[in-house]
Amino acid sequence: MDEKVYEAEAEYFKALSHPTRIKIVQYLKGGERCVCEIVPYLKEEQSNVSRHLAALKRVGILSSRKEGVSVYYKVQDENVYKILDLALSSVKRIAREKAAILS
Amino acid sequence: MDEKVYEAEAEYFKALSHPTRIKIVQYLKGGERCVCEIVPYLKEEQSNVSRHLAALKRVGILSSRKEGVSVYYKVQDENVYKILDLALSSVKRIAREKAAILS
DNA sequence: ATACTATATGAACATTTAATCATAAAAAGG
DNA sequence: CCTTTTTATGATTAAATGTTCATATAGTAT
Repeated sequence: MDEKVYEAEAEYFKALSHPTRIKIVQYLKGGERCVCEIVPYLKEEQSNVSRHLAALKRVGILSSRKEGVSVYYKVQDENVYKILDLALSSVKRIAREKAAILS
Repeated sequence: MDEKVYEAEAEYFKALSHPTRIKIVQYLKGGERCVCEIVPYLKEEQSNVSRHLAALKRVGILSSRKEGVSVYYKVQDENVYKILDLALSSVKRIAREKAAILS
């Protein structure tokens, strides 16, 4: 496979490699949300949330639209939920096995 | 969901967020491999490859066993291939859509 | 014991990422 | 026009990451 493809795939995973960004994607499972709803939900700095949203949008996981002064974000890549689910099951299984070894 | 779980999931994605590490996982699709095979395959510094392998092992994606002076790595989390495949299809679709918009 | 091979790790450095504060830009309301 | 609200962005700083070189460690062979 092409080096460029590996790089793009790595960028995609990098966008998901922060707990706040995973939380954002999960929150948007409920559908499109205004930044003015996302910020209070996360209880983090507005500027920080704005940058996390930009990171997810940059790789195409999210998209946004402006309505007046508000900006609405939604999941553009529905595939991401399958990926999050699989990663979660991996993480849980790995943790379970690690616990089993220590017992 | 628990904050700890989001953090563990983020760590998992972080392990996949480097082209060399993705290449390693794909290479190990062929089964267990000695570091002495992985390094020449990647054509990167031995010490660097060693650190990438350690990063993948740390989160449980790979495991290793020692045989004499050699160390063999293999994929411990077979789930990772489903995740890589899904991410690849997302990345391709996103690229296709981006190209379509520009045309 | 010495020398050689395979792998991991410490130290150093450059780059990237995350967080915060302050401010800019755009829209809306008075 | 001035003010307020919402979101994005520049600047700064701290921390994490990736790379390289040199070296340590462990196993094997002579």
